[in-house]
Amino acid sequence: MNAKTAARSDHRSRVAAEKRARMRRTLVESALFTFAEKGVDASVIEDVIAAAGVSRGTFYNYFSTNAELLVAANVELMSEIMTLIEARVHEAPTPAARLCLGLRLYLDVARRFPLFARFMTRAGPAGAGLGSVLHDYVPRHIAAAVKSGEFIRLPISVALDVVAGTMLMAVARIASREADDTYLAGALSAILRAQGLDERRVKVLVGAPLRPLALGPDTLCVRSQMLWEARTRDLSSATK
Amino acid sequence: MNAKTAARSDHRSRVAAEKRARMRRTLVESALFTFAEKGVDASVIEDVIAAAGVSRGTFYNYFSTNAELLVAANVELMSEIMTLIEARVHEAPTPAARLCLGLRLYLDVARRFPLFARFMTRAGPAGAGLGSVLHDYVPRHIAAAVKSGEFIRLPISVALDVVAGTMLMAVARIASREADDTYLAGALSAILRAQGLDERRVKVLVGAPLRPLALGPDTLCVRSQMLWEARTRDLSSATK
Amino acid sequence: MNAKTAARSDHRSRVAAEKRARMRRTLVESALFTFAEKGVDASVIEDVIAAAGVSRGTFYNYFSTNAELLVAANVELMSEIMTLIEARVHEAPTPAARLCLGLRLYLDVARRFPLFARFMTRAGPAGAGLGSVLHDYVPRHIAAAVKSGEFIRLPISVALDVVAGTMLMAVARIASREADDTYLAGALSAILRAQGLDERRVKVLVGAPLRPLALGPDTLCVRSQMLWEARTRDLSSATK
Amino acid sequence: MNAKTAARSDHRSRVAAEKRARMRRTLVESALFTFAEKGVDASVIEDVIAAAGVSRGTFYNYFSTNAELLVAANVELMSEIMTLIEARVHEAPTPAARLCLGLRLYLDVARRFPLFARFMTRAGPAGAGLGSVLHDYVPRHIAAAVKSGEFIRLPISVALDVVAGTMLMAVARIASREADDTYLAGALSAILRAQGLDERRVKVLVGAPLRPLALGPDTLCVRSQMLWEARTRDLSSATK
DNA sequence: CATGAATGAGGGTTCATTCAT
DNA sequence: CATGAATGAACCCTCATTCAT
Repeated sequence: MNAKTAARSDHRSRVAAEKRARMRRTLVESALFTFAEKGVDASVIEDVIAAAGVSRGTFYNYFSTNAELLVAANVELMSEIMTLIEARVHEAPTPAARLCLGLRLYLDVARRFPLFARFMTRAGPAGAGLGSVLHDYVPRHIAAAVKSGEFIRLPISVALDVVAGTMLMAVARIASREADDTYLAGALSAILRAQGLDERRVKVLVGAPLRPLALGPDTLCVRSQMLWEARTRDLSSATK
Repeated sequence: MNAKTAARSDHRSRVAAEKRARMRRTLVESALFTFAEKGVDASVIEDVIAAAGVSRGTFYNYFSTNAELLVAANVELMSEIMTLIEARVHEAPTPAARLCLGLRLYLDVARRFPLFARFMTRAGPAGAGLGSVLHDYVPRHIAAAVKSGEFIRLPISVALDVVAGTMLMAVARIASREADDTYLAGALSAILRAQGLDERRVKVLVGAPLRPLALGPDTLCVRSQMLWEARTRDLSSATK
Repeated sequence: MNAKTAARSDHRSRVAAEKRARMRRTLVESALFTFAEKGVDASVIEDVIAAAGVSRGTFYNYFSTNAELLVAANVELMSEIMTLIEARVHEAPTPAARLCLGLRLYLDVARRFPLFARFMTRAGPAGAGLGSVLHDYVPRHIAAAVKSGEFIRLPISVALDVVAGTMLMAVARIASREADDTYLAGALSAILRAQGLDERRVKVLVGAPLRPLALGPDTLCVRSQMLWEARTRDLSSATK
Repeated sequence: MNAKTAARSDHRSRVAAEKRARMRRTLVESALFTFAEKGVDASVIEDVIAAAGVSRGTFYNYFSTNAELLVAANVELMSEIMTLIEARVHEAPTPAARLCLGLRLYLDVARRFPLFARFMTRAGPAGAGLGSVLHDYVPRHIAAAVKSGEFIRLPISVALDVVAGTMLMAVARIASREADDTYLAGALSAILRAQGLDERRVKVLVGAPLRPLALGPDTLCVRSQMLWEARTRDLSSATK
């Protein structure tokens, strides 16, 4: 095997790997869309492959079960969002402010991307979605806020459950279009107050202006939302 | 002759109606058990009829769909529990104390009846279970507590979602045996604090001794729990 | 047992027998109605007992199967009609005229009682309906007409099948409201012409005025038709 | 590469389409067989898939209901037969002769292929089978015969119903093995006579020698008949 | 790798018939 | 005899997964 052959082979496999990655992406996007539409327990493969425009066989080259797809969708969506959020929370000056900023950014994404909100609602508390956030980022910020004296010391499970439970309900409200600014500010205040944060600080943190999270056009969030809007447009024009 | 005939007919239909009611009860008990085991989205009919020891056709004489059965189970279970709780909350002197007592009794039932906790966890926030409580009893007590000055005024949806979300997580913890007394006291405290209740009052309300709810041997809660224990016993002795 | 007891017992059993007969009648009427609506292969018992207002168990005291009910409906309906028709055909002067009169009366009944037409259409050629007529009355008249020289001699099966086949189609046309006077006259002419009846005689027989068959208010035909009309009225007023 | 890829893809889809067509064919053959055996209102899917040797799921990849299958069987069988018959009728010199030849060929096929006769009998007048023939070919020939003066003018519905009704009965006789040559000649004569055809012409047309319709070994008629004979052989050898 | 036909287990539903009351 | 709840066999249909091409 000479140098040229090796190079060609390298090139080939690189191209192939990229193709694989693109296909995987496409499938995950379609899955987000479909899970959001029909719920995580619904029969989903038919719709996913239709939305992605590939064959059954192809699907199984990427995911061997339904459940695997759900996990992948959850993990990829959340890691994308959480990476962006974590990159922003350092803008805030104190641990409590950082927690609050993270939660606000999260809810703001849910508001801007209804598909995201629906997916999260459908996935439920068990969905790795909130799960990973809760068991990774949130506890760190809470612990820091306790240490800094902003929060009172609660059992960590209690502190977490108040955040998780309330956020879950809030996302559900957003998904069903019942959440306005007053509701969201109120929910965040309640979460912070429950942790013992001083009432004046609560007001300051929740009232601060919020610069929205920048989500590029290639993020899962944006792309699956576009899929949804395209579908919705098609349906409404079809019935016209 | 007419009187006699009428009497016989009356007797017959009364007996028949009682039989129907008993069968319905049996099916609902088996359903609670099965939903708790397999989740509310699972296919459940097969298991329900096996647990109830009746035929496929009988099931369809009482419920025509999975969903109908779930609703029935939810409604009957909750109305039973809530009636008993409401009868007790008047023991407490103030609106906030009444809300707190209700929540404590509810969590106490979840602790004593793991099947109940699992069912509620599986049913999720959408389940009429928490739903009915939340949209009926809880708002009334919250509104009263606001009026009495114990709670600060929050949008009612916020106040509700903090209670619902945190309770949901708490019941889930109970179902997975992770909730001890400290956790439960903490969760209740957080809920009350989030509503702006004075910290000293929080401590008093949460720390008061609790007389458990009396559940008769014919309640759904007790009967379905017994079904579960019987099943568990059978399985463990079968594998021995 | 004394005379009085015997008399009472007689009376009792006579009353009971009458009650049985009335109930049987009711069931057969409901069956005609239901078979006409849903076809003879449809599931029928549920509807029959609903239409008759009796219980499942009662039904089985009178008929042990679905098929038995169909046979009974067929037989009783046809014997009722055919008895009346036979009583009338003697008004006609020749065998061919008698056959023609019988067929005309039959089609006239179908026209006046759409339920009858539908039932016959649904029952099909196999239904004992046309069957019994065809294998009993019709051949006798045809044979006589051959003997009298009005008809040419055809194999009896051929002669019968032309009558049966054409009548079947005619009743189907009536049931679907496509049969007017011209059609009916044409169909009868064709039947007679096929048997070799002289063209002038065909015209005379088919063109003669027809006195309709008198059907009393207690005949199956009339009573089941009334059931149908009541039902239709209910439905249309319900949707109003 | 593109040309090669395209070619491969073409080849693939052509092969797949052929496979689909073959499977559809197999299912229709089995359906003819099964409908003939059990009647068109029977539950048929179980038997069809057994006869075709495929799985339940496969059936639903091709037909979604019982009724759809029946229609397909009817349509494909009749279009096959009628195409062949129409190609032959031009051998006859006059419209009446062409009609007569078509009917004779049809009945001859029924005689040679008992399965065909049974299927047609079971399908009944509503079956698209006779239906399509009657509403397409037959009226054309009748109209032509009226124009040529061979037939008298009857309402078209009458002319059709005599043909359809009598043919229906004739096929039923064939199916039950009661039809000999005399019967068939008589039935055809009666049909023609009913249309007013001159008696001598009737004799000539019905008495002419008949060259049977050539049905290739891949026609539905032949293949489903073979299925039937194979099954019958198996049964008789099984009980021996 | 992509394809899509075939699979068949898994679940749903109906309804004629029985039988204790 | 009337009643109507219970039965269970017989159907119907879906869809995740496999596999030959």
